[in-house]
Amino acid sequence: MAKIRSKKNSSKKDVIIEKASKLFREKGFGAASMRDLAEHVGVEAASLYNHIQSKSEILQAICFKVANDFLSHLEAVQSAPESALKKMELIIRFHIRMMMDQYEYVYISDHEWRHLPEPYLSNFLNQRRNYRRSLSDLIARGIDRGEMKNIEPYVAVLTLLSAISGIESWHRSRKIIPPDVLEDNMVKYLIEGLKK
Amino acid sequence: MAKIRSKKNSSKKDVIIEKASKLFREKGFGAASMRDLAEHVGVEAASLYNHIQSKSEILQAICFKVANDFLSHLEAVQSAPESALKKMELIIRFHIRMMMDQYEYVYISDHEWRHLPEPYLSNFLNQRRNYRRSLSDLIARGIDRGEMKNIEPYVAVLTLLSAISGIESWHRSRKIIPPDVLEDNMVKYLIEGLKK
DNA sequence: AGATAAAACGAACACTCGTTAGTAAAATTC
DNA sequence: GAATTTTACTAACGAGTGTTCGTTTTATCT
Repeated sequence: MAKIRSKKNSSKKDVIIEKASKLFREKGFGAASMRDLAEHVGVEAASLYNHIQSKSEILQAICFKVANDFLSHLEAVQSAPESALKKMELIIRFHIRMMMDQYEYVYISDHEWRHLPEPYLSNFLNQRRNYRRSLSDLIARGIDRGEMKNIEPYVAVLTLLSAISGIESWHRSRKIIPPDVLEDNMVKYLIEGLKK
Repeated sequence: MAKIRSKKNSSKKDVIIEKASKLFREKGFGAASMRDLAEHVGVEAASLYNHIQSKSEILQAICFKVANDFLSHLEAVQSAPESALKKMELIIRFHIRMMMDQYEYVYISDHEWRHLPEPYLSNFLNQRRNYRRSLSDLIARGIDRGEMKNIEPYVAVLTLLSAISGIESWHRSRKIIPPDVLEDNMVKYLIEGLKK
C-alpha cells in the first residue's frame, strides 16, 4: 500500500512533473523528449511509464494545477468585503507572486496549453474564458461605482494579464531588479491606469 | 534572369513564408512539419527546397523582419521633435498596429524565437535587448523632465511590451471589440499609468 | 525466509521528422 | 524549335518520436 517517497512528501510522479516543468519551459513541450526527461530524472525513458500514463498527462497536470490555483484565489477574493479596486490589486499581486514563485508552472500553462489533447484543451479554454469574464465583471462594477476610469473592461483584463505574464522576461535580470521592487512598480503602473 | 511571380510582386519564397507564418502560429514552429507546409502551399515537401534552404531559414526571415520593422520605427521616432511621453505613445500605437496588421509575423517573433539556431539566436536576443534598453532610456528621460511618474523604467517597458503582445488573445473576439476601440483603450490604460 | 508488488531495464515497434538524390516536367532564353 | 534553366516529383535516408513488451532487479509485506 505504501508508496515510495523520493524526498519528503513528494511521490516519484511529482518529481517527474517537476523536472518536466523545467524542461518544457526551456525547450517547449514539443521539443522536449521523453528521453530528455528520463535523463533528468535519472532513469530510462520506459521507466517513466510506471508512474505516468503519457507525456500529455504531465502537461495536463501542470496546466490544470495552475488554472485551479488562480480560480481558487479569485473565488476567495470575490467574497471578501473590499472595494473593486482593492480586489483587483489583490488579484494582480497574486498573479505576480505566482509568476515569481511558480515560474515554470505558470509559464507552461500560459504558453504550452495549445498542446493539450481534447477534451482537455476545450476544458482549459473554457476555464480561462470564465476566469477572464469574472475579472471583466469585477472591473465593470468598479467603473459603475466610480472607483475606476471608464475603460473597456475586457481590454483592461487583457492588458493586465498579459502585462503580468511578461515577467518571464524579467526572470533573467532578477539581480538588477529585486522581486518586491518589481511587484510594487507593476502594481503602481497597472493600478494607476485603472484609477479614476 | 526573370523569376516567376506567383501573384503580383511576391516570389514563391514569399508565398512559402506567408503560409508558414500562419502554420507556425497555429501549431508552433516545432509541431508544424514541412509536409504540412507543403500541403498548404500546394506542392510536395521536397519541392519547397528549391526556394528555401531550410525550415529554420523561414523562422529567421520572419523574426528578423519584425525586429527590423520595430527598430526602424524606433529610430524614426527618436529623432522626432516630440516630448518623451508623446514618443512613447507613438511607439505604443505602432506596436498595437503591428500586432493587428501583421499578427502572425509578430506573434511568431514573440513566441518562437527560441527555435532560432545559433548564431541567429544570439543576434536576435541582442537586438531585442538593445531595443528594450532604448525604450528604458526614453522613459528615464521622461521621468527626468517631469513628464512621467517615478516608475522603474525597465519594469515599465516590460509591462508595456507584454501588455501589447497580449492582443493575441483579443484576435478571436475582434467582432465584439473593434480594432480602434481596442487601440484607444489600451493607449488610455498604458499611457495613463505613465503620466505624472 | 519466501511471496508479492513496484520499478527499472534493453529492445523494439510504428511513425514522423527535415532533408537529399536523381529524374521528369515545365518555363524561359536564344 | 532547340537548349538551358527552373521547378516539381518520387523515393529514400538517417535520426528521433512516444510508447509497449517481456523480463529482470529492487523494495515491501507476511
